[in-house]
Amino acid sequence: MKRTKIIDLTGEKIGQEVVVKGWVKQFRQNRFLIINDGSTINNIQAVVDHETMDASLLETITTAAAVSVSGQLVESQGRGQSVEVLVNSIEVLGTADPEALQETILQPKRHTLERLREQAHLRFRTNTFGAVFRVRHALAFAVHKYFNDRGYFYLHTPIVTGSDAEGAGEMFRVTTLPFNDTPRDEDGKVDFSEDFFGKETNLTVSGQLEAELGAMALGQVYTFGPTFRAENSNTSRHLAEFWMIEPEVAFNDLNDNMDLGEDFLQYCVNYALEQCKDDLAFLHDREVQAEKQKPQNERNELNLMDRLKFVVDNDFERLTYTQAIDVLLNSKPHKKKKFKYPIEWGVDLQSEHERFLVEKHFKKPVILTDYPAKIKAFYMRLNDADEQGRETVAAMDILFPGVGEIMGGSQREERYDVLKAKCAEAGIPEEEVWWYLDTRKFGTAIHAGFGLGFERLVMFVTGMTNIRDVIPFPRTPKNAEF
RNA sequence: GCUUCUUUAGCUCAGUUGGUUAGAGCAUCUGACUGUUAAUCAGAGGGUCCGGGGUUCAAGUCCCUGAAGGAGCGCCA
Repeated sequence: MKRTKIIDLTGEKIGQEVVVKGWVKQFRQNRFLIINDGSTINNIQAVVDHETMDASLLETITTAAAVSVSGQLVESQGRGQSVEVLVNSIEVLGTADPEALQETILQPKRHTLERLREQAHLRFRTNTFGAVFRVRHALAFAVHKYFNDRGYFYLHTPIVTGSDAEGAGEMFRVTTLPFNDTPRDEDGKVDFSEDFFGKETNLTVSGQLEAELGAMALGQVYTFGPTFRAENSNTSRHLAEFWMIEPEVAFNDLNDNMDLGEDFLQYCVNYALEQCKDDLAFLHDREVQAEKQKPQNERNELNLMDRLKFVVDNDFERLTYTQAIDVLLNSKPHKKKKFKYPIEWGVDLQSEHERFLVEKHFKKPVILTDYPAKIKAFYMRLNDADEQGRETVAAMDILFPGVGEIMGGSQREERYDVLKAKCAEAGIPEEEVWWYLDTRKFGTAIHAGFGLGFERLVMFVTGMTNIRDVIPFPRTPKNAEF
């Protein structure tokens, strides 16, 4: 008989014989067998009549064992669940020695997230990580569905790149050269002509430049792939290997780009709200419980569901960087000297400033545009200087409650001469980016796009506060376990 | 990379001005109970106090040093 997934054991199936396979969460009183199969956060209770069951079989049913039970699905006599399985027969597919289990996070106890992280290979079995990774899947699917439904083409940009012009951070070198007796030229420098690709290569830090090439032919494209940064970043928001989403659209200006970013984020959050109700309810409760343990001043003002609705129900407030600086300069916390970092035109905003704008001042998600050219990347389109002669670029950052910046994008510099000059200014040799400059020579057109770290989105939607807990196997400085 | 905190039983932690045999809850095991759902009750086992060095009659406790982890900052997505 084919197994039925727990998610499909609904009231309509009452009276039917079913086979359920999964892992034992708990076995109480030799009678109540709680099973989860990963299809949902919800468990099924299988009721065993221990008087008619083989006692030696029952002894092998321990926490974390894999079992197959068959029996009739009935309305539950107890209160905690609507249906349960009256067991006819049980097969233990894989045992789990309780003494050995003590060494693992599968022992039926609360564990800290740090402990769970050390056993990332087993943490999928926990309620929290089951929920997180089901939500992660739903969001990944929503990304593809959103773009596909709107006629975007999924472009696979290279993972090994021969260009180090993205300037987005330190890169991981890809090489087959030996560590000893590395071939060197007359000046003693490594001779990469002997390397596998015949040149210096690295893991990609961004697919954006390549995505622009695609957009300048296919019209609208997006990338969604792994990205690597060799930065020694020790924070709860950075990974050495993460997944990035980068749409790029020909003929879009900054306003179109903002429309796209806002619509996309609302779509993804909505999709999770609709598709992951049980998981999000669990994560919500989990966060509420955790918040209770914190002192008042460290608590989140908005709980998880509030924050998700905050994004879905509000139009995003749009203003320029210059306007934002004015708002901040006139704000109460600034006048009362509550901000830790100074506010001044030309410096990047700190997360305390971003959070003030979103959570206190506008009380809605915020899109900041037109940042000072000096603090943004070379490929962003240069605006006309303002009356004070200050140079800005057509950039946009979307700010969310709790997390601050969730997305960054811009209209790209489409003018060949301006782009060439900005490359020179940024110290990028022309021979490195000749292919990128070519699109500005042959039928250039305005275009725009953005980038968003997928894990940041998963963090926002699940409420997890450490990025290592929203990717199955995190890669961080000094850690590549599993 | 910087600042700061943490490291004691399988897990989460307590451990007083340095002083006899290092404790609790949960988990595990044994038994009782058997419509429970954080089950309950009784009992048992379980320790290289993160590693190294030092001070002292005496160190889980004080000092130095190393490692791992957390939080914050920088960099950024």
